[in-house]
Amino acid sequence: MNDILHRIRAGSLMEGQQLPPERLLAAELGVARNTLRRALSHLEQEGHLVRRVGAGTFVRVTGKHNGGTLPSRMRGASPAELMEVRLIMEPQAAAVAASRASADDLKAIESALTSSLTASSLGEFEHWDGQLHLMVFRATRNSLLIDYCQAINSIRNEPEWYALKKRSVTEELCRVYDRQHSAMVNAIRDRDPDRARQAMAQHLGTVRDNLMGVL
Amino acid sequence: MNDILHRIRAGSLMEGQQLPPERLLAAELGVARNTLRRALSHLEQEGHLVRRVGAGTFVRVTGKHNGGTLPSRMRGASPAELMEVRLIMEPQAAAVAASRASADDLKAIESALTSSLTASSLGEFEHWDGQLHLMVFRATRNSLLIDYCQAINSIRNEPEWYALKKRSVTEELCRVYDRQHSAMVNAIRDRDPDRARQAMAQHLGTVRDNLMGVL
DNA sequence: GATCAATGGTTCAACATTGGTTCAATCTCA
DNA sequence: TGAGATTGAACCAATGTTGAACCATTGATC
Repeated sequence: MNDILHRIRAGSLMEGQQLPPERLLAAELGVARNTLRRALSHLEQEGHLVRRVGAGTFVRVTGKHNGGTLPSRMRGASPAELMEVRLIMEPQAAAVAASRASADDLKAIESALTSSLTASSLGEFEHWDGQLHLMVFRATRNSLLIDYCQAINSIRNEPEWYALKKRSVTEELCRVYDRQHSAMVNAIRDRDPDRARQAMAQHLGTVRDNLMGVL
Repeated sequence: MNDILHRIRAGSLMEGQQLPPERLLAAELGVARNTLRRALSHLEQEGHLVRRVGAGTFVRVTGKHNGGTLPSRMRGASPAELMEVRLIMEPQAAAVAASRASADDLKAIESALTSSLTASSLGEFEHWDGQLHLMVFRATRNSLLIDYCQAINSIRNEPEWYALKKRSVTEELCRVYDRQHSAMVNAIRDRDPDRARQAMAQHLGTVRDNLMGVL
């Protein structure tokens, strides 16, 4: 019984979604329908499920994790979680961009880099930093990756993230970021995915270390 | 019902554009007009559609592209885009899981593997395949990564992805996946992030190659 | 403005699918 | 061996889907 409960929970879908029909789910789990029903009954009593005769069995909508937008999800995550995801995604995106960017993409990337190199305030630097990352993601031509980057950029402009950045950034650090950005852009221009990946990983590693240093 | 909603959304036009007449759209979707109307009514209530008697049904003009949920974003992406993102995220998640999984996490992973190894139907295999991936992501303890995997799992249960999978999968291929899964789980159990990353990358490479082979 | 075709809106009855209940047989384990 | 758990099957109640007919409104044409 505990085994069945565990396996049903493990198969939990997102809120509001429908479980397979009992007869089908029982077959999938390799148990009798009565046995499954007993376990479902427990889950219903615990409040995880809603069961409607003639309609089906659904994961209860609590409104807590209601499948919000990507930015809202990011807001609910910790800085460490977000940086971890960035470190997973952004080096790979840079590598993809190195092999996939068009001439126009390269122009957009170089233009954003130039603007960030000449930025005269943190706000301006932040803006072009964000644009540079977005242009790299645009060059991947993968809509999901672009969505991700846009979500990051929308978060970074919010007061609490901006304040966090402000506390961790120095003039010298911007110069470090500039050099890291340049290395990454050079690698993309040279169509070298490995170098692009490494350069972006190094850059984000530095960003993370500095952010974590002020938390 | 969810299936119909999904298929209507998949055929979604640009803002302001008109959907086909109900009688035609119902025939295209292979459902009764009443059933279609019920789904359209939901979409109207959600504010996505505007319906005018004698004129037709239109996509609402919102003037803004607000961010959708992660699953809805994934639905709008191509299989190639989604597989590319999976290939970026899942090997890294396996590596993180290798160093971060608790004893209970390992049990859950092993349990899902065992169930997938003994699965006697594609449906059962698919179910446990999804669970295995989710347990690995749960072991990362990163809420954004877990969100991502849940979104993938909710998409994979949808009819068109299921149909795509069904066309690409063979008994022999399930055996290949079993071996790849086992290698990945062994690496996680051995706390070897590099091996875990490689094993998951290999697995997903095989998945992608087979999916792309039927498109 | 009148007419007609096309569109969404409503209602009805029949059938299909879903969860709910009950019963008897079989299995498991102390 | 006996108690409890699990199983398979049959039947019931509730909901969803279907096909068809009819109604009200809109848009195009003359």
